[in-house]
Amino acid sequence: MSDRRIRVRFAPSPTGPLHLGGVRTALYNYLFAKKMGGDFILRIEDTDQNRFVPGAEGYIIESLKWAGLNFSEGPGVGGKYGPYRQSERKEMYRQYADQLVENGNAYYAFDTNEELEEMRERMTKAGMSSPKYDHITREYMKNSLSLPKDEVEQRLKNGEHYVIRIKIPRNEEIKLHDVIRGWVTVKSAELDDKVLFKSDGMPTYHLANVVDDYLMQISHVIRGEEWLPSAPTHVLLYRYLGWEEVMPKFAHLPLILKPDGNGKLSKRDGDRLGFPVFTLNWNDPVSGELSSGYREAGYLPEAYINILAMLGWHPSDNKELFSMDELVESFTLERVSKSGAKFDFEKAKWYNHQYLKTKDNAYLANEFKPTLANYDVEVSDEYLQKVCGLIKEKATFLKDFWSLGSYFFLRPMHYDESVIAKKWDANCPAFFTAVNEKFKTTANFTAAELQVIYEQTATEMNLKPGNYMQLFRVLISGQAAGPAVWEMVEVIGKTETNIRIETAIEKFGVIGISVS
RNA sequence: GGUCCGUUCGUCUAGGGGUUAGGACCUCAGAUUUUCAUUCUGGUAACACGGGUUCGAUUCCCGUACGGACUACCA
Repeated sequence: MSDRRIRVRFAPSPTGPLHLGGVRTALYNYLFAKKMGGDFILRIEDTDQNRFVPGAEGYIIESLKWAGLNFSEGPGVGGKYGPYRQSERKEMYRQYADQLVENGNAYYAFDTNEELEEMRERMTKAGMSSPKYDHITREYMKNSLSLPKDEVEQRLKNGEHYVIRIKIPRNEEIKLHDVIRGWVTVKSAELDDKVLFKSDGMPTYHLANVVDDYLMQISHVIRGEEWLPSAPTHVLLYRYLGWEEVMPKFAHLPLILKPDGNGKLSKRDGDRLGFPVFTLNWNDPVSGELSSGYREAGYLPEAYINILAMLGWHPSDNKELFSMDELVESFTLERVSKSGAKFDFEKAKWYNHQYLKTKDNAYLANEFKPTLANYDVEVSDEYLQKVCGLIKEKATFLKDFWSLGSYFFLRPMHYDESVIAKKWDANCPAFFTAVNEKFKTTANFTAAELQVIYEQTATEMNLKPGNYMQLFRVLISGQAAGPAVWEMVEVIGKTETNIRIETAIEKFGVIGISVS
């Protein structure tokens, strides 16, 4: 069994957009598969026809694709264990449910919702803390264990609605090994007789999951912690179906929690705190509500992956920046943490910045172009690339490029008032004019040369260069902050710089009117 | 309520019976004889609590507290 091929699956249900946590689960599955030279499979768990949301499956696939989590088997790509939608596997499950009934490990139950509700109420009133359909209560319910055989047959013959429930043993210890958490032991008396097969002819998660994992030869089940409580039931299912030998290994991942306060991260938190919780924008077909996604918010897929990877997993050293290949290289399930992680949006932004500034200028220029077109700006590729090279150092997102660097394309409309008010003095017109004249005549319009000219001029006029630096920046760009001044001026170019200096001197005049 | 899982700086975490408990984000201070959202340097800041075990526990064990998940003919 140790030489078994590693096969893992990401198995979302198509009930809505993919949450951060979902992508992280997919990522860990992917990393583990790649690391082990195995297969990463996508399986759509759409056994609940009532919760089906149109577009959700396509959304999930597009999300995975964007994030670079390519699956080798699944809807759309096929594979020899297909189909990969549970709704298309419907006929496969019944026989296993029947087998369980035949072997006495499951039974028919005819109870209506009202009857189940009644039972729970009754038990609650009787002081039972957690009413459940179990080895005690099933005695009083309508099922093939409590009813006479001929009545059961009659009911089946009449086509009465029924479900098939697992028969949990009365008093057993169920042990399961979790790769992340170690041994977990549960007493069977705490479990309930879960429905395996619904009256609509579909299996529930529990049956479908076990059957499909077996049929698809899944070696490791890597899923969210919310499944841990039902894992013992799954173990029993493998046993009763005779598949214990090839039962997958389990790894239950910790949850991603709200940044503030307590609890699981939800879409509401994102709305409240101003960050996306989904991968892509999602337009809910039912409510019409639009939710923002990381892709549209300006995140680079590499950054998104890196953020998610570090949320619940950590290498033994202090390395924080990982490419997908590096993650594959160092990932192990053993190093996944046990406790939930609060999502930190500030750190997420930091990650994006880290990746953004390593992007080459040609790529950024290309991505930035459409924005420029919106403003009717036309510049050469060469110029645009230089600009990108300067502003990427300051930017968190590509979409910030315009607000950060519009002055590279348009003359300033406004000047930072506080800087003008604070720094402009009677020496300014003469000083800036002198600097400008020298700029006009220099044959070498480079950052280094410009700085020399500027400083010499100041010294000659008995002025402190530092006093007018920020002011100079504002004259050129209108903004108080930005890239290194001289590099900025070099890129903007001689002619344009001359014009901007002259315009500003004219505007602020001899005395340095306080603006406005 | 019950069952299960968890608990190291504000946050993500490394570490592990004897450490100045390390890194990153955030924050603060200095630097880049100019700004800054970049970069650099430095600082503040943590082993939930109580019992054991031990020469010694943050590390192992047990309790308590707190947090989370689950408790559907949903996944």
